[in-house]
Amino acid sequence: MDHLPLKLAIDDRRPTLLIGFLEPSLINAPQSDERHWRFVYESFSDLAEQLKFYNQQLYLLQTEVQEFFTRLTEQYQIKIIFSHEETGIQITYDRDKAVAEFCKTNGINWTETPTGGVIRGIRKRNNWPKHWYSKMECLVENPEIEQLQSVKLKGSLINDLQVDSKFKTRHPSFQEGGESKAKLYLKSFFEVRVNNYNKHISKPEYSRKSCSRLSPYLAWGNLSMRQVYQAGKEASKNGGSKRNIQSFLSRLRWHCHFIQKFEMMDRYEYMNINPAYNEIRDNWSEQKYQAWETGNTGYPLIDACMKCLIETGYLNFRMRSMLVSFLTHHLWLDWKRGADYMASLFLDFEPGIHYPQFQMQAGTTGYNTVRIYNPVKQSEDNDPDAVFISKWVPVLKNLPLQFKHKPWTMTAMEENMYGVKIGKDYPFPIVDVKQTYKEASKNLWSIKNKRHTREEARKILALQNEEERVESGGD
DNA sequence: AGAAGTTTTCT
DNA sequence: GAAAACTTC
Repeated sequence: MDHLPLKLAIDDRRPTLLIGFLEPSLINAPQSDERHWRFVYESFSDLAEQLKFYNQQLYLLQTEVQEFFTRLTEQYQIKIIFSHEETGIQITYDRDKAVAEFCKTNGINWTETPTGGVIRGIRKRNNWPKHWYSKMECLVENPEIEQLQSVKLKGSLINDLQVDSKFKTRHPSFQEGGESKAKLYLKSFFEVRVNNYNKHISKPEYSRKSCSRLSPYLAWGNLSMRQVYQAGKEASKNGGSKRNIQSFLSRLRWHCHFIQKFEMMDRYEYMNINPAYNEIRDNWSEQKYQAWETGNTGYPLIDACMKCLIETGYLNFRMRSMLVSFLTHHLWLDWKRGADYMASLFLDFEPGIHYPQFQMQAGTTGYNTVRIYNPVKQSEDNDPDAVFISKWVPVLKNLPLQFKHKPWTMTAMEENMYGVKIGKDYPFPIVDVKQTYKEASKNLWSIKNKRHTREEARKILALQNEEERVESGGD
């Protein structure tokens, strides 16, 4: 039996799953840091390549994990497994229960470490921000991972496990994964890009440079929240733009806040958080849904956002919200299918942020204010020169500016003149947002004002702390 | 971190 | 008459 320590590495050196073979001096260090690692899945020689980002999150599920560990135990005697605590979705929770069972059966000590200041198993979030700050201020450990001696497994686990082939091809337009790339993004953000952070945060095109773009690295565990937080503090001290950095750092806290919230209330994933909204959107239209899903709604900014998301796996926060708003308010479709679909598109899918945000935007919490985005107003406000629209809906790129925002307002003569016929080259608007705005607004406000809805909202809020009330606008 | 409608303030 | 402030859904 081999007793060497075993490592699985992400990109250069990042452990994704550490499986220890009783070599305490070597395996203590990663335990004390909070950078996290997802379960991995491949014969080690292929890992550096495999763990670039894929076009979907790579989750090994229950049966695959069981087989993975069974395979490992055929070659090595496992004494201890380190992993991060993951605030995941139902299928990953089921997987973890299976892993725990496996460990118990085989006498393996599974040690999980907290992630991003999120606390497992609490009922109330009082003083949570203070806890978060103290976690972020802790020393960042730099374990000498390279000292760990790695060993190779025979064969290729991904191939053997028949993981869906879509996981195996990295989309060429995606950000590159790995810790070394993560550090380049971190550096360029705080040195240069952060200077336009507040100014560009809602702009679909310019946010792609001026936002950090660190979210995939955080989601995949190439960087820890603590590393990012401390890099921001350092940059601020060294003459960086204080206001911009401050805004960014406070969003890091909200990032973790929502994960904490989801950790404590996982039903955000699969049911309306407020049951008062259970029957409101019960007319499904596959045709409307497909138009949204493929970016063929006839509203240029909506379509541009969806096509961009499909192609690059990234959109800024506001444009994500707008897509949700269009689906749930203007098309008046239930959120669940769209939520799972968008989750599958995000390179930076983070369950704890995604599902609570989706429901908040869909208006199914009862305690957030109703927000119905007007896609034309958003387009004129946030993509005033239509650079983003022109890029992602190229059929519109030669139209005069006003028609890029509202192509359906062209006359037949103008359609001829510019060679774009609405209904043929680009769709008619699938709904009239002026009309759907009124209907959605009327429906949502009437439900929100019902006694029953308020009571349910109060019950949900009772489980939440003071900070939450600020967030929800004192509703 | 919404949008539309209405009232008040500023030029 | 436009911009800002405030209200309401």
